[in-house]
Amino acid sequence: MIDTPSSIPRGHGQTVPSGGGAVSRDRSAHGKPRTRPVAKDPHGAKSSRTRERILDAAAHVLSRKGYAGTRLGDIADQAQLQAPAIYYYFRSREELIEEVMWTGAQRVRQHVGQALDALPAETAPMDRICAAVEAHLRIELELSDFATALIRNSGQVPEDLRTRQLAEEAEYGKLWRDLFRDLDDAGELRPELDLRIAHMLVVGALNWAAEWWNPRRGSFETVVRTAQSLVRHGLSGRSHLAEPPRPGVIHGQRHPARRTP
Amino acid sequence: MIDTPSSIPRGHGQTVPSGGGAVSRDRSAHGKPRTRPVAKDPHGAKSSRTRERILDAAAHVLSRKGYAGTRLGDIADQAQLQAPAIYYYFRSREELIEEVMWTGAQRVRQHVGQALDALPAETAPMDRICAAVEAHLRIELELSDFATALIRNSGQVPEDLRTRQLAEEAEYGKLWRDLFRDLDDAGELRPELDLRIAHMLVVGALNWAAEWWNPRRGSFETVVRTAQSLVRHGLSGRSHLAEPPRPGVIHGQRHPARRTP
DNA sequence: GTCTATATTTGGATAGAC
DNA sequence: GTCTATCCAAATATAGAC
Repeated sequence: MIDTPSSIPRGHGQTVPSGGGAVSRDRSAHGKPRTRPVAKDPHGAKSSRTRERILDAAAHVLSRKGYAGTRLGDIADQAQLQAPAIYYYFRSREELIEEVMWTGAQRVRQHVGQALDALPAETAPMDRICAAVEAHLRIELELSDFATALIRNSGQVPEDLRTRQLAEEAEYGKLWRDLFRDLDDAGELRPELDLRIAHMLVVGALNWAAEWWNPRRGSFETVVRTAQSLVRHGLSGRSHLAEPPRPGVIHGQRHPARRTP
Repeated sequence: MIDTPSSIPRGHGQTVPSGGGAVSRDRSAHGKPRTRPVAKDPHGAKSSRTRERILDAAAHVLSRKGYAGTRLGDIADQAQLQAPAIYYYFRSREELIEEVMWTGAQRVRQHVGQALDALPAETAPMDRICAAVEAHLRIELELSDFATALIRNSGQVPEDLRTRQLAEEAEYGKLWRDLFRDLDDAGELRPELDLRIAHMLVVGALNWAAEWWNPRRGSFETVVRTAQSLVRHGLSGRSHLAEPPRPGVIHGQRHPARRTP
């Protein structure tokens, strides 16, 4: 995992759009007004890599111990400092964890989004889905503790944090929803499948991989290949032989095909 | 969920093989020798439904809050008693939680196992898999908080509890492994699929359903139908048209077909 | 059997030295 | 910026009354 700390902070690959590293999106309602600076990378750029170290450490612990099991002490150990130092950068445990989750959501969405944008415009809907499958697996299994922290904890986080998180995750949900809709619009989705449920089952299979996969279970490439094949043949109404488009759909196009908006 | 307490304890349907209700399998190494009786249903049969209430409550809380987030106070609330009363039936929080997880593993395995045993002996491998898909989804989504408690927490439980759990879960893994092997032996698994990875992806899609499904997402029957279709077409090398068995396999049978052992 | 104290431990958070 | 010392609020677990 490139963003796994293990002592060497390496100015992690995919950065959050909001730039810098001191994210702390100014959400209006967030407890009391901040009394302390919450050091947003005080001296322009390089100064405090510590904040990143703490975030990396928190992602690491969170993805393994779960929300309630994540202790500031464990994070501090992992980041090689004492627990109170965390409070120089974050106002509370909640705020730190929330930023980890938010970063996870950003990275997943950005990684998969970029993979899709890199495809030629004429790429078939099913091929786009396969590209998304690979990108999702890669950010989840190879690249980011933030991604696994998000995936494994979005169901266990307390109510308020959860609702704030929903907007961000909805964006990613929409990305997949569009992929599935395009497939359906092209008449390539087997008719007995429920669009939204198939969507959730597919993404679920990918998400669950975080629970079991490690390199000893088979190479990452094998996982990708198997997942793609499973999804492709599982969804396709064409049964990967030339079959006539399914009846009732005129030329497989119910809405105008919408590429990247 | 039939075993969801919600005040009315109703002598839940699927009971654990070990019978009774006071399970407490006498594992040799389990901390100190018990100093207190740990009331194994003191008066033969009916006496203490309380123990069941506590277990149901614990399953409920555990499946929602996660291992570290499960408080004895919450369990007590749910079971309609005070927290210290729990210690009359269980020696510690950890022992209670472990019994919940163990019960979950038992019920899932038993439920799916029985569904398979009920099939005619000549049932095709793919049809057996589809039956297992339905049974797994049903115990997970409709029947048991114990099942979801197990599914959502087996990755977050502390080391020692986890290792003790593994034996039980391995049994269930074997059940699925056999299903997939039979399919492969019959030459019906598409050759580009990795057997074990496909297995994990399929079960993962089902497990993850606990994270998102509720009746508003579509009827349970729709979930089952979609999952079965996805799995059937995702795995099948026959592409659900009559296709010759894949090359290199003599009549689709590498090992003797083994039904229920 | 179940309750009301209460002892004990843990972990989040603050104060203030350096 | 980061530490040590400390406060405080839970939460597990026990004692002992009823």
